[in-house]
Amino acid sequence: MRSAIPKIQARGRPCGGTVHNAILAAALRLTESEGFRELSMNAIASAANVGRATIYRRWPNKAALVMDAFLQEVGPTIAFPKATTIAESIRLQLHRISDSFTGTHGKLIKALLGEAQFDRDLELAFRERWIEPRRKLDRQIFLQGIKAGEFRSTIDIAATIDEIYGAIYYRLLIGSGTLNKKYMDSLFHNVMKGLIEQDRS
Amino acid sequence: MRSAIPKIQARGRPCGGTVHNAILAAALRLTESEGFRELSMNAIASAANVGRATIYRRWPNKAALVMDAFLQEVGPTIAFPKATTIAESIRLQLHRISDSFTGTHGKLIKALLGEAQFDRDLELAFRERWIEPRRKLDRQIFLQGIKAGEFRSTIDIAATIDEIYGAIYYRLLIGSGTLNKKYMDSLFHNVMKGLIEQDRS
Amino acid sequence: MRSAIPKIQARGRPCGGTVHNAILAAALRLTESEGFRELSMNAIASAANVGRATIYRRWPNKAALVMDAFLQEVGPTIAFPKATTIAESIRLQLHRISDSFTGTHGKLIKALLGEAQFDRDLELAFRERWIEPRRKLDRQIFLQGIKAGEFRSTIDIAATIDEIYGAIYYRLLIGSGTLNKKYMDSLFHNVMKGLIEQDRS
Amino acid sequence: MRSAIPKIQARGRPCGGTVHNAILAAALRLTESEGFRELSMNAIASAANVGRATIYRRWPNKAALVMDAFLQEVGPTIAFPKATTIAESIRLQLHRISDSFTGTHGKLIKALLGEAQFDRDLELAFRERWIEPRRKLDRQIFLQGIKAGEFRSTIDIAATIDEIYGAIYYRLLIGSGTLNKKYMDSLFHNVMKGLIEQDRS
DNA sequence: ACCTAAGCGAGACGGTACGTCTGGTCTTGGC
DNA sequence: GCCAAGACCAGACGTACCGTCTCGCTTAGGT
Repeated sequence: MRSAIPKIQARGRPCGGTVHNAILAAALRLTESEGFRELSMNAIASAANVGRATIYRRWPNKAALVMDAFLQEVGPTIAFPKATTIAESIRLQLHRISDSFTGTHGKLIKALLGEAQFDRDLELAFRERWIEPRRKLDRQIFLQGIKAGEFRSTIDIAATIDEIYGAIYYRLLIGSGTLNKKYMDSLFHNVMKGLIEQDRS
Repeated sequence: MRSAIPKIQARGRPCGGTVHNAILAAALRLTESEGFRELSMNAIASAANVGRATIYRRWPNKAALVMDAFLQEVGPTIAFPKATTIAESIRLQLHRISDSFTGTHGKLIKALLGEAQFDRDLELAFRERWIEPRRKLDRQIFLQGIKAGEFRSTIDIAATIDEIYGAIYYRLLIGSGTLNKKYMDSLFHNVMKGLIEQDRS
Repeated sequence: MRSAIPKIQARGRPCGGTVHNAILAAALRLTESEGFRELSMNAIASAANVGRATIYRRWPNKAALVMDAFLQEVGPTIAFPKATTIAESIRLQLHRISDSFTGTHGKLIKALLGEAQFDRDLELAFRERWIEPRRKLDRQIFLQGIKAGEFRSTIDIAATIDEIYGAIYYRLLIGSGTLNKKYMDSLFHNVMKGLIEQDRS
Repeated sequence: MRSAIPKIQARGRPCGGTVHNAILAAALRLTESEGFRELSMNAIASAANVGRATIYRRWPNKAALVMDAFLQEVGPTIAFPKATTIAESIRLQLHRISDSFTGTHGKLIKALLGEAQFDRDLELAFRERWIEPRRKLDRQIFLQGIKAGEFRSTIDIAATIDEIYGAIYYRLLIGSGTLNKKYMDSLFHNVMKGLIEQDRS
């Protein structure tokens, strides 16, 4: 029975209760303040004034819980900001990501994606509930860009999105540099320009 | 004294001993077969016919040990393959990476980079001992490409490398798709072409 | 709260549970068969089908556990056997002690009193929970003997009890001789007679 | 080879060397200051500026070493003090014991006799090298007392010595009271008088 | 207004890995 | 050639946390 329940998202009846939200809130707060690893289910239960079993009744483990808490925190996917051009809209969206990843969201993503390397269910949930919805919006905006004549119709959208997000997550996870707006701009321009010497004949 | 030793790499005298190698070999083998999380220091010690304290005398924790084992396994950084053009050399190198990341190396990198999200020392070690040496070679090859006139002299090398490796690690960590040669080729071509509509004058 | 609990005796609610008794029984059995020093908490836990933490939740260390096991084994203090005279009653009680100390009880006492030399809490527990209750009965029986006119009213009861028990524990601990009924009788008679040349008037 | 060496006393060639004495001195000092249990062979070796192996070459374990250190400290058995009567000589000897057992000697005896409960070899050594030599002197003094007409010729010397030493060790080990001269006197008098009402017909 | 059943907090439980410590043996390099 | 220094294997220690479980208590909702 336990195993019949999908692992990552609580689907039982009591989904919007105050207890549920108290747990999510405690998990979020403690993950941000203490860090994912340092956090124990006991601590979450105590902070939420809840028995440990109550948590396990709703989530299979800490990662699934924090995943839910994260998704509730970031809310539904937000549309790209309006701008004069599609490219500019993309650029502004990158600025938003910069803000988001620099703060506690970045910390949460690091923890979740790090943990996902050891947890198939979490990997799946992270991809399907966090990554894919955003990529879907990205695909749409690139298609709009093509339709608007801003981009060549032959561009490999998937590979392009991989490059952009890839570079961002790479920096986030490896800690090889900041994710400020300046970097986002250079990344943006680089993707837009391409590398190869253009034949001008 | 112990605390004065850098955390990640064993630097004490007994570095090339048979015991040292036995531990590294056991760690590598067990990580590949059992997985990083499932692996206990006890199991490594047993497999290496070694006391647990002997491991702790040389590495502060499991992650540092596996990091060393991984680096010994992959050996020194390998030069880019010879090819008629720099671009082709890069493309072939991406094929190598495809092979490497698809096998046990990919598994090890997932584990190490995942763990590094929770361990500052490991993050640093991973970046400085694995990521950076390869980026250094990459920078050289791109400079050669510029000198050879294959690439515009204005390209943002760092951002380009971020894009390429970013996309690869992104796929590896998120599990959003395979890392076969076909994908590497499409990634390669996309980076080479750029997105923007070229001036057709 | 844990720290407020006296060290040697578990006083928490769960004192008569089956788990509790299983642990005590395992501790007793293993101490008798393997010996106190050779015995590990792990072995007790395994034998009792119990987690190690469960033992540490109830007793601070092996000695405290075995102390409890011993006291449960020997049960409440037993009254002196009935006899025609008080002196005879004492003699018979010494025979009982002979039986007890010669068997596994003697082994347990050796271990506990030996360990108590290095453990203040255990020393206290041993004295207050094992030694003193017996001495109390002894004092009563000597007082009865005085009242009955069997003993001089000027005898130093405490010193006398010290001599008797002292001799017994001395032999037990030093291993200088057996504690059979014959020895008990000679000890008994010696104490009864005294040494000094009697006035022969 | 190791097992062929008598366990408790070092019999190898280097018995009076400065190294030997340095180890004994360190063992004694540290046992007195830190306590037997808290003391590790490592600490002794360090304090004596000696390798650990050097200690193990001479003594099989910590207990044997401390036993030797103790015996060297207390020196050869000392004759009973001169006095006008044998009984008085015995009484004065008890006062000496009081002084000795109250100080560090008492601490050492507690440790050694405690440890001996778990170590056959130590038990034997303690009995034969510490207990018996003293009992031998005691037997002689009691025989003198008999010869001098101070004691009845029918006294059970062994049982009497058991009572006296028993009572003393009992107090020492159980911690049930002080071992001051006052107690020694009361013990002395009690043994001398006997308990039973004397028939004066 | 009751009564019954579900959800709950509290926390004990078996289990397992951790990192530390010590014992006793073996090796090495310096004096 | 001996010895300090210390690495080595082995294994117990006590702690922490996991995920399960069992208790009573509360609190609805159905009667």
